[in-house]
Amino acid sequence: MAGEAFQTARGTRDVLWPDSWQMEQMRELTLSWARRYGYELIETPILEKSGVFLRLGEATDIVQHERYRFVDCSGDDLTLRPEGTAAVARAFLQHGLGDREEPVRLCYFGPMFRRERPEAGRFRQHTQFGAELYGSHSPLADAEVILLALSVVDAAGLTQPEARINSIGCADCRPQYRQALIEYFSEREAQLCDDCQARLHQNPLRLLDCKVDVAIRESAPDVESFWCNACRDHIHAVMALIEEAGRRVVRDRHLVRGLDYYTRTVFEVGHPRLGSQVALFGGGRYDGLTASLNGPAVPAVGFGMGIERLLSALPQPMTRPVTLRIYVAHLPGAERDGYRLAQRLRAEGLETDTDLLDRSLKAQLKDAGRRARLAVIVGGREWEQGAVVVRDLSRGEQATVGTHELLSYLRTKIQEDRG
RNA sequence: GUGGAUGUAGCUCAGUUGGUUAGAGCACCAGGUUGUGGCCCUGGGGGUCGGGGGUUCAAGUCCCCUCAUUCACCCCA
Repeated sequence: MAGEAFQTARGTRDVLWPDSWQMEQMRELTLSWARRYGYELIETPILEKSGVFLRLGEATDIVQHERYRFVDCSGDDLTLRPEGTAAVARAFLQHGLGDREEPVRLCYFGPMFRRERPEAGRFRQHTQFGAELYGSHSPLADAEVILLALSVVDAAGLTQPEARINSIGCADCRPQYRQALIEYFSEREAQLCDDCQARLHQNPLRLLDCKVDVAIRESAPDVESFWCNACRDHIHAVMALIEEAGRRVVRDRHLVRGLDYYTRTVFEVGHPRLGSQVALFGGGRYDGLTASLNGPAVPAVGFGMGIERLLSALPQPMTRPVTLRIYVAHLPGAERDGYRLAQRLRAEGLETDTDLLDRSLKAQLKDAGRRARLAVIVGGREWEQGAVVVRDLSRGEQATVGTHELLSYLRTKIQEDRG
């Protein structure tokens, strides 16, 4: 009875070496850039009470049918986080982080869960890096988070991202625009696709990014002509700041984004190599989110970035720099001596492998040739005289070195290797 | 969620109109070298042909279901 051969659940994956190394690098890269901008790392639970995410949007797939929501054995209604912003907002309120006067900058890096149909670059569990900036109404804040995200993309080695931006207005001007859209689309309701008909009164802005009714949306009213003066100044200032920083961004009047909490600025950045996975990162301003989580209204902007997508968009995979590894090989009878020596080298901070199978010297060196740059051979005549053989595997040269000077010899070799 | 494609060894793939014990390259292991890797030679291990059911004397090959991956939608990171 063999039984079921278990596999990872659909849309999830094991991250094996060296992919795991790449993830590690991306975590370091993204968080170190966030630190440069003054963002503090926050880690929130993967599980939240479902209410945290329920206000994200009545008409969004992420909330409607892509969530992993369940009731646990004690009756708690829980959800695996589908995105970071709402969870960070909850933490912001819970810990009274807004009690300070100055802006609060927070960043995160971790797994998100959405029950989508998997594809290349779309997973049910994926990793997001994100940053959230609380406490500033200024366009300087919007530009800062976008510039941070673009810096990260740049630092990862991805050139020419395609950045699109829009403003969907504020509480003063959005209602009029919304009304105008409802009127416009209602007149053409019969021609709309099923999804759009359903969304027409719930969230008419979403009809703008429908790809089915392209002709209809093209002549739909542009939000630009409804912006109040403050909104107009805001988006212009944000775009100017980004361009002054030497980054390219274009306004896309159809960009609205799925989550309902956005106000004014929304942005999305893609890359041609991503194909149908539109977004590398996306975000916007969400001045109303804290209030919808029953807290005080605090202005905020932020973004989420898909790490797997960023990695897949890179022109070449990141390669691990070769470090000088040492392989301790042993001659017959010196197995324990080699084992002890390896321990000592590790304690001195050297990356060291050694044989665990009591193999022939030939087999050990073959293994060493694959994984290490230097082989230290323990045993035999030299060992009896208090010395070992150090073989440089890339050059094919070797020397006999006394055990008491082995460490300094190896360190010298490492220096040469770096120079 | 909708429609299409694919699924043979660790990896990349062959496998002819259904027909004996399912192959190659790379990788892995051993020997050729009593204490020395990378090249070469010889040999070796490894596959329920994604899984289940059906048609047939006979199925990797045909049919159905299922799982997984993937492409286009949908949507997003």
